Amino acid sequence: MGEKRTPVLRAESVYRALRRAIIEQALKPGMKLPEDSIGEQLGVSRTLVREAFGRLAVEGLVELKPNRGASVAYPTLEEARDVFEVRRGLERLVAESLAGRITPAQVAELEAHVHQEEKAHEQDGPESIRLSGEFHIKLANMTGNALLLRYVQEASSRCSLILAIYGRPHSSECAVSEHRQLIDALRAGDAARAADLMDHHLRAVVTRALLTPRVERDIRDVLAPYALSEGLTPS
Amino acid sequence: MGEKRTPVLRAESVYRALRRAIIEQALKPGMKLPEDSIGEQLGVSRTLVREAFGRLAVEGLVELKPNRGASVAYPTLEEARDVFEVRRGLERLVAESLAGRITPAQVAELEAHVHQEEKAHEQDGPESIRLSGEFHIKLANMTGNALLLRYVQEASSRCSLILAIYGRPHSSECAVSEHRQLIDALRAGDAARAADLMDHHLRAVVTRALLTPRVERDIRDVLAPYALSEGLTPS
DNA sequence: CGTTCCAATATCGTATGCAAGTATGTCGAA
DNA sequence: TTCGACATACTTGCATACGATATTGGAACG
Repeated sequence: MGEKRTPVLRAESVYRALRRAIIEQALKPGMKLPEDSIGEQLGVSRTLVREAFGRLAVEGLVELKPNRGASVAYPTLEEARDVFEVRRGLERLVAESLAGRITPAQVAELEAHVHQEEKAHEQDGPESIRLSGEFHIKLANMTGNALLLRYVQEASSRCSLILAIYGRPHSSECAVSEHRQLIDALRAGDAARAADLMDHHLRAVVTRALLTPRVERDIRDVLAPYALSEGLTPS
Repeated sequence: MGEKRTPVLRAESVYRALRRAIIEQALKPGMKLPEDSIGEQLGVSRTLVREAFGRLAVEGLVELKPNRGASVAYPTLEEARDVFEVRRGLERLVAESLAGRITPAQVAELEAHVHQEEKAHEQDGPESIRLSGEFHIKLANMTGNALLLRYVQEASSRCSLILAIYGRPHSSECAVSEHRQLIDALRAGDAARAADLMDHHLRAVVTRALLTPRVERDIRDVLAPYALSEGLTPS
């Protein structure tokens, strides 16, 4: 069985694997990412793992400290707010550029999606979370603006990280009713209202989910303030 | 003179060098980027060049085709519009979050900057272009939102590429007067007006600078229409 | 008993090597 | 003369190798 190994670049596969693992929180924020063990696990050399790290670092999913290796990014609360703010700006643009220009077929697709969300919401599984996220990706995708889609995806990924750290256990983040309202505004072609709805929707997500500070991950950072308050001198 | 060899990672230096070279159009859009000649030129191995390519690809400054290497990105006209649209959304956010919260010191800095722009505008050197760009970066920086800054920088870089391809020779892209108005609105704390000014300003940049389709870079794309019109069949 | 220094170990940063894939040039057959 | 198959040179994809840097566990010393 000459299993054709990989028709396409394995570097890409590594990148995607790590990306998914981080987003799905199999790799938790702050977790150390040694090149060797990861490469071994994925069946590739450090070279490819390293390449993937570089790209993930640009996207803000991985932190890269010189000579100290990579770890899953652990955004500060401040960075978290930054991400949500940018995301709001981006998605408002999504809403505006979609309003009125959305096709009936697209509306139908969105409504089907929301319907799924409602069903998943009852059982309150992890499905609910995934679906809420996908709704926003779907919207971004419908704009036909590839860059906008990329940025929304990126922001969305980072939000996963952020919610893993600062989010309350599993309050499903998006209110389905808000999704429905948004669809209505888009179909009606009311750009201003759609943008406002999106804006409020995302603000609501922040206040609903993002309030509880959790543990810190790097011992140094945790202890630095204590050291100072005790007059100790961090080397 | 024990010249300390590498103060910081050389990979980073390679990345920055290439980035600058692309933005300053020393490396022109579409130009092929062979790993070994570039590595040789910069005094590093292909490994580092390759790593830099990966990161630049994420940022959209280089295109990476499997087994065919890297080249400086050559955005299509459609991608160009996408970039400008996203940039508008981002910078509107900049304007909004800065309005009213901007400090007198920051206003002073911006005014000094605009003054420089005016002086440079008279002599109409390449300085003029650089300064216009920096004005927007400065604004983004003042928001204190690191992610927003990163995205604006990225969008800005890509705009350089785009103007290199589709821009008219050297119409300085930004009208200085528009910058002044914007500063006024920011100081007055009129968020809506600031956002609108920014929006119009960037729309104006597009219509001023971005109209002339130029040459295509990939021979295939250039010739495809000719082939069709002659009844030839592109393999 | 606590502190300093040093070796051992685990990683990282980078260069190089080899296999595989792509482009190009040549030559023979139709 | 045109087309296509093969051969060659070049480039990329990936792994491995080796020196450099950080971290850990003592041992020596105060």
